[in-house]
Amino acid sequence: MRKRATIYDIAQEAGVSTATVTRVIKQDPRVKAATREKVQRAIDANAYAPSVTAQNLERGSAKVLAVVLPEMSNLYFSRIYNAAYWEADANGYSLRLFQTRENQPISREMVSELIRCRIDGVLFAGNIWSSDRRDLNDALERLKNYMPVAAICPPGVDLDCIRIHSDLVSCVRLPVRHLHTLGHRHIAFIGGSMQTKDASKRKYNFLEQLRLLDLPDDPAYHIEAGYDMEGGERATMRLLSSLERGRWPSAMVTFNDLIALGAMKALKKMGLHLPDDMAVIGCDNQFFCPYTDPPLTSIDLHPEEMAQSAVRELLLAQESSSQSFSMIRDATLIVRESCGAALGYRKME
Amino acid sequence: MRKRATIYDIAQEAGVSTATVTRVIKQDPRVKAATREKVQRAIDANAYAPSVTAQNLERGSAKVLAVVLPEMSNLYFSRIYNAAYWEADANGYSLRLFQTRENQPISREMVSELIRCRIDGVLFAGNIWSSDRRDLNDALERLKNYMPVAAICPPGVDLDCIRIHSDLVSCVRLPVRHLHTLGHRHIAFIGGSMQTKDASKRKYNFLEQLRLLDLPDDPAYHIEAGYDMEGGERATMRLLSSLERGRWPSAMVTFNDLIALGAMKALKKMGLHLPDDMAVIGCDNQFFCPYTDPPLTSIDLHPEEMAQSAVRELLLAQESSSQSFSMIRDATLIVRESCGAALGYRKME
DNA sequence: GCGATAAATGTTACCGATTACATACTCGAC
DNA sequence: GTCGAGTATGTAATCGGTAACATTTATCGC
Repeated sequence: MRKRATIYDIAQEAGVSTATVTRVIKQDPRVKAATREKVQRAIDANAYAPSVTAQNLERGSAKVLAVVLPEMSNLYFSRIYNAAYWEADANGYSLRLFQTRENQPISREMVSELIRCRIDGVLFAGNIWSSDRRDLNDALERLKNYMPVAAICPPGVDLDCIRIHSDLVSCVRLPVRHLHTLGHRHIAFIGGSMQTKDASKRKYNFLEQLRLLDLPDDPAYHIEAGYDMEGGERATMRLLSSLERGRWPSAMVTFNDLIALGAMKALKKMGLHLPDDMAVIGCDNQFFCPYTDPPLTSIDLHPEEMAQSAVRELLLAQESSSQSFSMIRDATLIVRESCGAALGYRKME
Repeated sequence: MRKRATIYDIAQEAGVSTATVTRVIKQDPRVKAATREKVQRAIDANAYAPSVTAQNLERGSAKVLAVVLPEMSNLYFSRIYNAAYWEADANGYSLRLFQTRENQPISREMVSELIRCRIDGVLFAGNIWSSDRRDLNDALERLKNYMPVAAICPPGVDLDCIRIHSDLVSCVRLPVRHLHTLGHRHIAFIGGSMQTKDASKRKYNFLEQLRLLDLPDDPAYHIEAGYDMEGGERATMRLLSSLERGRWPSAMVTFNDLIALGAMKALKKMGLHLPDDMAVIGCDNQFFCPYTDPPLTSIDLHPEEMAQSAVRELLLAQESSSQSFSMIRDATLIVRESCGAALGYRKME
């Protein structure tokens, strides 16, 4: 490895002081043209580039934001990461990704690490709201001493930080109303683990919607599921096998597209034809939705925009010191064919 | 924001020198128990944590590796990232992700950034081998002055750095032989852009396999495609519409699972039934493969293991200064139902 | 109780930049 | 020729740690 030239080397070679070298680099106008050239030559000759580390130390900040996410098996999180990355980039910040091991929420060590690294702001997303209330609050309070904290979280999570809420009302209301419009009356909800705030909120909203639309609510129709395809498959099998054929729902709202994918597989295995025998709606509008069979109607929560807002607010909070901000981004229904709507299909009972 | 305590504050509060504070933190055994306690109390009282930036400056390295990837729309890359992340983590390094904007290969600025940040090693993966030879080599040479460089790349890319090759022979040989065993004789290849090394290599290997197995080679059977589902869908439509029905192939090998997904959609749209009318094989063994309809037979290139090896070699190269290493990780065929094999199906012509 | 050795702690230069302040140089006016 | 204003450049403290070396204190043999 080549030894890196320091500012001292350059200063010496150009026969000036380090201050002058800095001035040349910073394009300070009050250096004589002749000097500037001398210095520039030395810089070029040695391919000199100032050490970011040293600059960071001097500046007292590394201009880094952090985002804490569960391992990115789910594309929903890469969308958040990507959006945050470019937004940070556009503001001269870099973004460090901290991953939590599966279902492990923020650990004590991670909090320490964030503080030790002089992170300038941190964004949390994903399944950390389920962790013990006290632990979470402690972690948050500790962090907030040193950096602005933002979270993409379900509404109602009353964390004392910048909060960007996904719209858990519309993300259930939209599919239910859509199905209702199509004539469905027996609608099931395949949710995540009711331990998590997100899932239990959605279930609550789901029941609310049924009531508002005067739809029957069969307790057998809401069922927990792991957050992936296998979870969806199992839950669906459980749902169908627990009921006699006549009492099966005619439509399913799922917690996310992965679960929907698993559900679709289970339904086909049971010999059902989609969307005629069963309508399915996913959530997250993942890239594969147009390519499932039939193409999956889904909900877009706009994770990119949420991440972008979060980063912007983090940067703003650096100066303003006000760390209370809360916004809610509404969801959008993306209609495809898994409910038959696009086919002009209408359920009759 | 709270003012952070420095080592001087702690030293003062505990009535010792900074050296002693460092010793306590580093668990140096030659501090008296009484002193240790005094210091520890001061540390705890101020929630003191040494500044990573200052440590980095002193150490002359930030213990960071970097991985340069195209934006992670493709799960293949998140798998590489994840594996690299944990491997780095296990060795006390952190991992910074640098993303290239779509199809833009490594830019001059990114190289500068990597150098300025005193990155301790960099791993490249993805579609950068297509970029101009000279530019790429220049970038590599520049980087190699300052850090070990590794690349996950197709075999035959004769970059002068640590090379982890995916097995582009088996990743075509396996599916072709599999299809051949099942009785297929008319096999098409839906590849990526022939501009890229990866895709052209595979096509070459594909033709080689046909020859070895004495299978007919119809030029209409190899066709370019964008790297995503839309690309696969379009390419498939093009393939089928360019031939009269009687000359259609009975099986398709695709560049990746996304393309396969698109192809499957196109095939269904044409009224073909899988796997009876057409067998399809993907590549990458992505998470959704078991959940396509029918479940997609695919090739696993083991990106995790490649990333792991790459990180290990990067860390090794730091001392040994030998930067020539090359290994090839073979591929594995994952048989599902999209070729009918699992159903005991056999093609007869 | 003294010197020799070991144990505990302190002093200070250094890592590589930035910047407030000090100094030197230039030029025109008188 | 000298003074002052402005311009160009240099000096040195600073950021927050680390560690080689120096110094002080404790321990032990005789």
